[in-house]
Amino acid sequence: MRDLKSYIAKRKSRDPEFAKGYESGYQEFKIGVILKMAREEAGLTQEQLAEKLHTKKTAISRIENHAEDIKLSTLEKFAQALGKTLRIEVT
Amino acid sequence: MRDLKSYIAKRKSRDPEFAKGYESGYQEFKIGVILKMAREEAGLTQEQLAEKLHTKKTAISRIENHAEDIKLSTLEKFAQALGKTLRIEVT
DNA sequence: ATATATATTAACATACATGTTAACTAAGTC
DNA sequence: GACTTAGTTAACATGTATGTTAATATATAT
Repeated sequence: MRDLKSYIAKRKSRDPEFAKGYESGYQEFKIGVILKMAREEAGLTQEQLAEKLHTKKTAISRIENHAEDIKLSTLEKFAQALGKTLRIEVT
Repeated sequence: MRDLKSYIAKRKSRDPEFAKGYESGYQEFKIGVILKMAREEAGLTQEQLAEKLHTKKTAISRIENHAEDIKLSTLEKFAQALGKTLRIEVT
């Protein structure tokens, strides 16, 4: 998986629910995809990230795939554990 | 209250808890402040905003002042009701 | 093909964000 | 003074994100 678009295209084809949600523009889906990419970019497995966050790999998988929503604090911790910065703007 | 800095300065002086939280850099505090400013910028009372979000003014007040955390979806709805755009970046 | 590592999903428990009501303060109007 | 409007806070109810375990799937090797 190299970039967002190709991943989305690939996943849409085999996951009708994902395609539906994504196309309706729900933030939640995109966040999961973005976080998954960020993790892979950081070269971490779900289990390695889970350890840093003092949680389990299943929680990571859920966030990356199924989660309908996410808390800001979780997003922040997730980003920090990956050595990334979370930016929020209301413009 | 004209800008973020003056509001924070003012509030810090009479609210030790707020000052502590803000200076320790917790996102949650900033988000409340930002949302409050965004609402006032939009010229809405808490009650008016609450109606748009199908909730109560007390919920708005809590988010702007006390809330320890917030869901991404809530942030998104809040911003949209104010005619603003929510941007999230992980960089 | 069979191991091994990695990821996904379902189910249930727990923590906590949000919904809601009621009581209260502060400030402005009369 | 009483009256309204805006905002705050506490308390409890409810919904849902997250914690956690177990089972299953899917890679990736050897």
